[in-house]
Amino acid sequence: MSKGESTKQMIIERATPIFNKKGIFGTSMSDIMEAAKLSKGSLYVHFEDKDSLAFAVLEYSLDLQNKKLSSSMDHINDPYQKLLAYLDIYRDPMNPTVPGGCPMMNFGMEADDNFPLVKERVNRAIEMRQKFLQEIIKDGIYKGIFKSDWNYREFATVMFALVQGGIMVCRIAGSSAKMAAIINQLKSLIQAQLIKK
Amino acid sequence: MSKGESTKQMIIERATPIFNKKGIFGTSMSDIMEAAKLSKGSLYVHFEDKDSLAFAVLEYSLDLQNKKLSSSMDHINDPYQKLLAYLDIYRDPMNPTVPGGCPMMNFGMEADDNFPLVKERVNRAIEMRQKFLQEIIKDGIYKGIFKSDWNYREFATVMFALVQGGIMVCRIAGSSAKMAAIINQLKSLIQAQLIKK
DNA sequence: TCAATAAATGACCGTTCGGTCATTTATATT
DNA sequence: AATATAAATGACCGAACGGTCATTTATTGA
Repeated sequence: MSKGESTKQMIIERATPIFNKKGIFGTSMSDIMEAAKLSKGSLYVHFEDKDSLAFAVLEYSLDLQNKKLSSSMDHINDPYQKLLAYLDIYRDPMNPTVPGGCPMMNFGMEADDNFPLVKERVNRAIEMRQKFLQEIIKDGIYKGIFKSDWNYREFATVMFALVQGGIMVCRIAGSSAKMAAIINQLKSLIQAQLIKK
Repeated sequence: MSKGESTKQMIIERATPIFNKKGIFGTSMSDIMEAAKLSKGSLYVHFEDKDSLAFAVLEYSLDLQNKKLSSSMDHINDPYQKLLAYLDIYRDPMNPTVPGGCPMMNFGMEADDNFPLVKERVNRAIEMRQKFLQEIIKDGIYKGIFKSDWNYREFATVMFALVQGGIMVCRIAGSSAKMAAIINQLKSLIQAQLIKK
């Protein structure tokens, strides 16, 4: 990795918690200068403008989440255990994988009416996440673990949305307490689709 | 209502869609000047600063939602029907009660790390909403409509969070389609607690 | 009706914003 | 080691920001 590439990466890493906490509007290039200990001109060597830096931060944040998912789930074969592992990742929204909270939530809500490209990227990530859950369930049905009439498409949407809603409630409450209720509920919904042996 | 009071109210009403769409950081006083057709000095006759205008908009937005809930639900006595009426309100997140989307979501996520007073206000609103749902279910249990062992506290949290998550997914997708799956799921969870006659 | 009060104005303030660029410094290639 | 290229600097730009205030205009209650 050349000097330029590693500097660019460093900027993205230092900028990530700032953009996730303060949002795109709320983050200034001066904030990034300070965090990266770099002059303003230097930032513009690596990024065309603030928006493209924000977009790079979004990509990096989504990547962080995906890597976390991989490292927690890839080694699990059983689809049921895999779903439980997914839930476990979201047990404590006050200590999120990406500093500042869930990037889909943070970027998504601000982008909604303001940054169409960011919105589209977040939408793609959300769709992929639901597909990811669907595939796990489909595999479980194929393996005879889950009931074959499970509406897994609907459930994947519900599972994703409920976790996101839980993150919101917890972050605003300043406590992860209520996530337990949400995970409990999802667990029993999943268990209800298990084929008893 | 005096001239001053009605002007203040007018400013709040015109500012509401702007703040809900662009956020607090993203909204400028010039945006409000334009929308309210008022000079900058005039805005500061009615509001100390931008933050207090934002807070007034938040209060007004929450009020709009509560009035919508009242008008849709107050006339219903049956707790089961009442819960269904609640869900019905959120059927179409692309056409929300408050222009720009759900204020709890919009203000809450931005306020999270930036505006502690706003965050606290949103948190209070969220708690109240969950209490509101709890009371309906408690009433249903008392009336012998719902099973007495229903963990209604947990369910109120789940119901609220799932609706919010659904709003997020739909808004970012630019379509209300997926809300149907979420409402379906919630409906069947509620129905599962009905005492058969 | 008229005086006291409140509301509205718009020019103005200092600051910060995103962004540029000529110049200097460091890195990479031969 | 010399040179070409890339990275880093910081002063600088115009614009927009939130906010102020002396002055003018409109409202209100006696």
